[in-house]
Amino acid sequence: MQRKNLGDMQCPIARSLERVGEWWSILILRDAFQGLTRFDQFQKSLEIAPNMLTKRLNALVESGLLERRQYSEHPPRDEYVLTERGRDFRPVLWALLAWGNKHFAPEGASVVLVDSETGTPADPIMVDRTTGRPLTELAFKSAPGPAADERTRRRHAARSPS
Amino acid sequence: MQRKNLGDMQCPIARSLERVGEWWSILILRDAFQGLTRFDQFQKSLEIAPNMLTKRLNALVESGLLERRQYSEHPPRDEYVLTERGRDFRPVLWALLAWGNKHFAPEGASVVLVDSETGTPADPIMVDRTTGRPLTELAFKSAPGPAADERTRRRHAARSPS
DNA sequence: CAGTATCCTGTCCGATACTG
DNA sequence: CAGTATCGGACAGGATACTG
Repeated sequence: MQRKNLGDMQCPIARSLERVGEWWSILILRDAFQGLTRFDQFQKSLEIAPNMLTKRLNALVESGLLERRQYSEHPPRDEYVLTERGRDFRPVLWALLAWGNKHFAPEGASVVLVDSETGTPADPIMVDRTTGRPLTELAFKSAPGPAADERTRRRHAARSPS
Repeated sequence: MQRKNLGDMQCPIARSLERVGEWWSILILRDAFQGLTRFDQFQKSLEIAPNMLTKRLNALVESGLLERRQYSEHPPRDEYVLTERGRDFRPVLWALLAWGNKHFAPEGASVVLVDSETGTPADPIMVDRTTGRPLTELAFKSAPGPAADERTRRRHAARSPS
């Protein structure tokens, strides 16, 4: 994610990608949601080179998605736990999961989402929180928000497909 | 996304990342949903180097997210339109948008989701399609699906935080 | 206008070796 | 066990020049 002009990235999607743009980061978060917390757990699960894991973990900590928690003093040992910001990332993973299952699992789903108590499979879709109306391509679009600058505003004005 | 063992990636999230793991890809899709279709529209909007744009567009076409559509014969000119697979990616963008707005927009949201007819802002959340129940961290977890192999099964068995 | 062709730099990433 | 240090390769990504 080496970009020249991070400053002008008003778009929230671009800003999100600044934090999780590298795909290792997302896989680490996925595993963190599975309950993994320790360095070697991640390493074994991901088969990632240790130096890369260090780098990605540090980046996630700096971005505030993971929190280092010392569980041993001598020697000093840390584990990595999700912060609130990290936990809020889960819908993105759910969306990726659903999309992957639909389009890239010809042999059937290998991982599904289930109700943790009943075990019933769930089928995640996005709705508007207040109305409960499903978000569909046609019914909803993105638009400049209250804090949009002139550039962002123009972007949207130029070509909104209705 | 140069990985040694793509073959053993049963995880649907990892498979998704194979297609959209590079952050330019996601930004291109974002713009495609804004209605952009042509090379120079993307280039101006993203300020991306033309060779990179070519590469990413080709990758998205190969992955079946975009479709090349010739709109001129002499000279041959293509535009890039979303396929169904590409359009199905939208929930991921919505999730990223919501997450970015919540966590990385101290000055307020610059881009929001609105009802395309009324203009009312929407607040996207994920629910189970059949029950309508909101997906929360505690109520739902991922689990091996019908097509899970032994490895995937063990992964989940090892440590499900209930 | 819609790209292709080169060249270059940074860094992502893997492999390996080492340390308390 | 939980990392750090170092090396090297591949490629993402940028800049620029060129073409029908």
